[in-house]
Amino acid sequence: MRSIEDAGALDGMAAKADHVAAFLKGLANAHRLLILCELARGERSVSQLIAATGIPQTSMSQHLAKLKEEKIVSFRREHRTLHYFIDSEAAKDIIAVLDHHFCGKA
Amino acid sequence: MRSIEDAGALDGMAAKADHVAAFLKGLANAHRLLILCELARGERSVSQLIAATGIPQTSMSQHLAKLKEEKIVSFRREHRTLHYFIDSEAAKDIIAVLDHHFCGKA
DNA sequence: ATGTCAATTCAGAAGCATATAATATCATAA
DNA sequence: TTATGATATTATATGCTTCTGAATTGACAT
Repeated sequence: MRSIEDAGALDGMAAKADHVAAFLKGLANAHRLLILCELARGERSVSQLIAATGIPQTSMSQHLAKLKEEKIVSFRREHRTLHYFIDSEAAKDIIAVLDHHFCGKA
Repeated sequence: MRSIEDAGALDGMAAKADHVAAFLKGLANAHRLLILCELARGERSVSQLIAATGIPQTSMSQHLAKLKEEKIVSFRREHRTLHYFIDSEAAKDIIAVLDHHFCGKA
């Protein structure tokens, strides 16, 4: 696939379209939205996320890996347990917009 | 600005995760972001979009089809020419957020 | 009717994303 | 040191996305 940069002299978002698209792809999955939905309420361990969403453990790990890769979430370790949290202002803002438009909030 | 905790429980989003994910997938592509970037400045014909972005004609049609499918854009016909425009407040808001966070706009 | 312009649709190939199962790691407790 | 609990990694199969090229439609002018 040809890179977007080959398109020529485009400004602003255009020059960063690949990066922004990758970020959006991090959010564009129903399971990951559920995870972020839960994390929007506060920090959660992986086990808590599994309990809250019903997503299988292996799958959860992979989704969290993708979210980490896109710098959407981070975690801190406490003993054997990893506590994840949303670590992207952009993601928080997007979630707020989605909430507003699709979940009937004011 | 409203914090993510203030945004609420996001309970509604869980039930709509598939739909919201499909909407986000409509945006989550570098070429489609370029198209929307251009449309954010106003209505454009397909030819104008091709000229502005360098995306090949067949590919452009397919991307526009996907954006229509997700109700992100609509068009009006004028003679042989189709004029596209962004027809989703949610998409406009998302683009504004992306612009703010990734393109250094206010 | 025929040609032409503007755009879409179709069909195939290549690459990407996701789920599942099995295995591995890492920290701690016994 | 061995066992256990919490999570991550690897492998693989299946389906989805996107690109390209060829063919098609639809609107207009001649």
